[in-house]
Amino acid sequence: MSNTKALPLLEPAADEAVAPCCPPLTERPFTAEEAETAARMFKALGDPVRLRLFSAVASHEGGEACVCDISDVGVSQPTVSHHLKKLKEAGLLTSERRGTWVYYRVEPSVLAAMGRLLTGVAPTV
Amino acid sequence: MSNTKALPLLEPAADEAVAPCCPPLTERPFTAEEAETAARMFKALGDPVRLRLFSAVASHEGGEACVCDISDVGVSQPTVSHHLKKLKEAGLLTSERRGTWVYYRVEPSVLAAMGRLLTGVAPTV
DNA sequence: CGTCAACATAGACATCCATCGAATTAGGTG
DNA sequence: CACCTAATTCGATGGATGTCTATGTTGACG
Repeated sequence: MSNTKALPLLEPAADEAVAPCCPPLTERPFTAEEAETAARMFKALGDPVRLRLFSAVASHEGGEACVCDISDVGVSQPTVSHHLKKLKEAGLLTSERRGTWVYYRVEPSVLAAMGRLLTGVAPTV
Repeated sequence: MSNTKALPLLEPAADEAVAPCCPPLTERPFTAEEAETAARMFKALGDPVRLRLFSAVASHEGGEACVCDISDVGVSQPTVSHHLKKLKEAGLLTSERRGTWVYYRVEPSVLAAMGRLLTGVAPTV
């Protein structure tokens, strides 16, 4: 049972594998607070470069990738670093330094939580 | 005027209920074009006010709501109109005028497509 | 026709943000 | 220590964006 350690977007719930910040979009109108929280995640994925970086990490062998593995997205290297930071701040990625390289990894519960928020259905992972 | 101006983010596929723009995020790194398309949708949901409006429409009785039903989100009426236009341009909402009122409705396949993009699983609606 | 209500558009403005080059930190190696 | 590579941080900048007020449009009604 891996758990979050970045932003408290997801509260640790013992009885549920997916503990989203918010109810499904279709259940009831979001409150201002819920919208603020969820919009932060959507916003993080709302940039093409960030989406490519996120997809590159998510699809990389072993579930993680160092920056050098995914830097080929057509922008300068500082810009890549900037976007990875944003994704991390949004709680979508975690990072860990191992020697020379920094490895990024997808925060596992987030994808399921966002999926449930959109569809109202908990995906069978 | 610009009534039927929905973006062709989703191509009509006869044999599948869900016709996403892109493969699941975890399948392989997104191409620049895929990222551009998908990011447009995430970006539309990346604003708190838009997310509240979208949730209000999605959760409203009958699956649709007129602007007057959902305008209580703390911003001026023109701003609400502006955000609804953005959501429409992103292909997330459709609108129809009936008499005095304009009704907005969630484009049904979009939620499932985005959910599948995130989780890699087609939700059982 | 005149008026009101619902909604959209136009223009202005302040803030945010993606991007870059330059400088900086950190780790490895000779 | 000197040097190289990986990655982050800094400072600047041009463009995008959210918000407002004012105005326009559209339909209903007397």
